[in-house]
Amino acid sequence: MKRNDYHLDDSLGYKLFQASRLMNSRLNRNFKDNDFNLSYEQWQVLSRLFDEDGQTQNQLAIRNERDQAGISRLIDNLIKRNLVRRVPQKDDRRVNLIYLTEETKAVQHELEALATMTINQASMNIDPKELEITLRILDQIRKNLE
Amino acid sequence: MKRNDYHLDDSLGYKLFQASRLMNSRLNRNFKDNDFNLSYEQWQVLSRLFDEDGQTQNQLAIRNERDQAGISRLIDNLIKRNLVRRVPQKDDRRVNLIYLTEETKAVQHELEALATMTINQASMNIDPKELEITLRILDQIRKNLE
DNA sequence: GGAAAATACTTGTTGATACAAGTATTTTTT
DNA sequence: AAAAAATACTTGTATCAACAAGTATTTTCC
Repeated sequence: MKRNDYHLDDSLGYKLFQASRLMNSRLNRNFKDNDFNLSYEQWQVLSRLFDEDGQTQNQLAIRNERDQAGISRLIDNLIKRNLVRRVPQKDDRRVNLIYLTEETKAVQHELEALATMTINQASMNIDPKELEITLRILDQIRKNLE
Repeated sequence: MKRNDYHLDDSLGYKLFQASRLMNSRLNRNFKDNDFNLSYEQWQVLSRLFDEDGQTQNQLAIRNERDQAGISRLIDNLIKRNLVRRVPQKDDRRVNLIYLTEETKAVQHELEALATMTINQASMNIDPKELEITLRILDQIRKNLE
């Protein structure tokens, strides 16, 4: 009589899934409470552009580890909200360059502060050394699965 | 001249997001390679039913920390694939009880083995003590954000 | 120079999430 | 017993994900 030894609640996958989902929804809530209605995915794209404005969709896809189709539609939505512009490249008309709007540049620091705040909220009551270990292990998990 | 000190790649949220996404897609691939085409979310539901067959949709929603609308549609999809049955409760006609089909019961151990394998793949080259710490920190993050 | 391959992006489909609103049924209240 | 509240579930809408297929443009190769 062998007992089933798999328990969803105790599994690495489930814990990662829930922690990730909660972080995203908390970030979204923090944005919303400050009148920025931004999804986590949109934030990822903006954040890349804060690092370097005027990237191609392909670069954004690679850096955010997503497929181009997803980026394409994410950018459609960011454009609808006037958060970025899509500018065809002169010398290679296959390529679009994505630029932040002035409106978005103006709120960069506010958005980053909200992202940092979210991480602080998630990290409460956690020993900094153990948090360090966790970040390292998350990197290793990523390496293992890539 | 204060430099921007937020970096997406180094953030807890991003690392959690990527690790979680990779685990889910690896699980999905492992299922697919063995001719089970199951999403992670569907697996979550089945896994709850393996623990206890015949739960209400509400119970499944609470246990998987999802809203009822999501569970409702997940179950629609599981029914399409003949993986579960939806049975209205006699004495309270608001309630549906969800049961595994025989087909699904027959593959429980195989599915659980694939889930365990996925976790093992993700945990390669990780010190068990550090993995323990990570699991505990993930729980704490969840507590912090709930 | 022209065919073939590669590159960048878009569109379609299916499944999932979050939120809001709706229906049906049961329980509580008066 | 009827009205109001609560409960369980479904449906609608918008956004995102993963995969496949399609279009346009540029590069490579003969």
